[in-house]
Amino acid sequence: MKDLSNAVNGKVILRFAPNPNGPLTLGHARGVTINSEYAKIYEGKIVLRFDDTDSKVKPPLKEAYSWIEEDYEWLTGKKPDIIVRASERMDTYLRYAVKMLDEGFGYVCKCSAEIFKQLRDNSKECRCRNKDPRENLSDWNEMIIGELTEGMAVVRVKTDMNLPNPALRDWPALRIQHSYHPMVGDKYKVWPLLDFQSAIEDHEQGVTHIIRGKDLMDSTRKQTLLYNHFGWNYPETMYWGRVKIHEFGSFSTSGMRKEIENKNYSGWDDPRLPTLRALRRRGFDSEAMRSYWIDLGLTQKDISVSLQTIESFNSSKIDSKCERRIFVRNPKKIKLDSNNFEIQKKLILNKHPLNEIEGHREWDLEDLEIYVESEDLEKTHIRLKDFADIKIEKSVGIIQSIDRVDKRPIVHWVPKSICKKAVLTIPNGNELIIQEGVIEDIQIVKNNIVQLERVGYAKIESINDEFIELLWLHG
RNA sequence: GCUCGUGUAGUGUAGUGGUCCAUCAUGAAGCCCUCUCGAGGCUUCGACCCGGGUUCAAAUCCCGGCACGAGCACCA
Repeated sequence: MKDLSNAVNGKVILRFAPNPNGPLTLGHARGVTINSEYAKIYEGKIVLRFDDTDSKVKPPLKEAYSWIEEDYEWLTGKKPDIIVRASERMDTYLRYAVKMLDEGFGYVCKCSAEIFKQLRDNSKECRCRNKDPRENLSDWNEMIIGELTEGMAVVRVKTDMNLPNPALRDWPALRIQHSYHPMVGDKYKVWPLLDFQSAIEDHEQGVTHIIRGKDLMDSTRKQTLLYNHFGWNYPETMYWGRVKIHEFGSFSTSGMRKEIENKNYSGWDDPRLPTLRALRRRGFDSEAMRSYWIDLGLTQKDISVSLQTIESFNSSKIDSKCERRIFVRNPKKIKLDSNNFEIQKKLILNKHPLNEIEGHREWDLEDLEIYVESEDLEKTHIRLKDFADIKIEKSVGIIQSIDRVDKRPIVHWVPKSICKKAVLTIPNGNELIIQEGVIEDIQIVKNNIVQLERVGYAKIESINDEFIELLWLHG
């Protein structure tokens, strides 16, 4: 990773500021990873800040606060140094708003949004701009006590109506919002907008470096203008570009929330969703995920990435910890004919091919009935992995050799006596593919991730008397 | 329309004037090994957006195009 500019070891303070309207997604993971890595490198601190100042367009979800803390901790392996909820810091924001009005670099604007936009686009000042502080404070008071209702007034930061970038001209800092807030109810009638709240809080927390999406570049510029008014120095700022993930297309937390409410998904951890809880449930390793985002780096380029890369990181991370098991899809029963070869009664197999995990699996071969994938039976001469070469004749496998003597394909198989029904669920875009089969029922432990030989990695989701449920991780 | 940003192999990324016939990862193809279509090893494929300029020398600096993206919300 690049160096942070003007960073002093031990003095760096970073922040990650999500809206608690749902749990963290794969996109958020970039912010968490990059910020926490820098905190680690510079022995600095990181603030987890909940930007929950809007209760109308993207209303906070009460449960999301703790979900996000969990997700954060899972991904970084530790708790944030400081946790701040904007809704609990309202008094501070309102105090600064008063200061701004009092010192004359802010004003209460009663123009409608449409009118103001017109004025702004033509570099014209609105009539509210030149009120004296006393009048502004009196208007402010009407906002605060709820006399003015939503849409009737807004507090603006005075910048310059001739700035080339129209977005920066007298931008709105606080607005009236009478809707119910899940954390503080209807205690406040006036709420700060992101640019104001975030600017004030960064200053209050002593944030030294801000790393955020480049869609927030104008925020930096707006906030710098505000900092100038207050006589503060703006933190060093870095940006990343927009990220698209092939497999998930474009998604939004609010969109997912709706789909979940409509029962189109089973919950925030539905395996089809790009939430961290869904990926965690499937068995993604947090370190692999971090390496992935670090590997992508911090550039302002808009990128379009594939989950394949993260899967590759994940495979190399988990492979040595995953025991092997056999899962036979679309199983077809085969009766073995020993053909006068001497067959061992038990087959001893490694839990891991390189013995990275100690221990064995014992297969009982007593009754000579086995399952093979029907697709593998398209060939008549196959080798049962770790066992014998056979020739298929009408559902009978005639053993031709115990040792491997030719290049016939090696297939996986399982004795009927040790297997159990299993169902593998594979998330595929918006669908769930269900594959039925039989699994080698030896030391199957709930929540373990196993490599199903010749199939891929899967998580043991549940075990009952009838069958075992498997959740697909990746190939 | 105004403002801002970005353009290096399929996908990411390194590279800030010569050490770059451009790094690494991922991917694809092939080979070796292996009793997994896994792991490992090897080989190959594949890129500096375009056009000018500065310079002995440009992926790197300058100008002009073009393309893509973002902001211009009383959302975050």
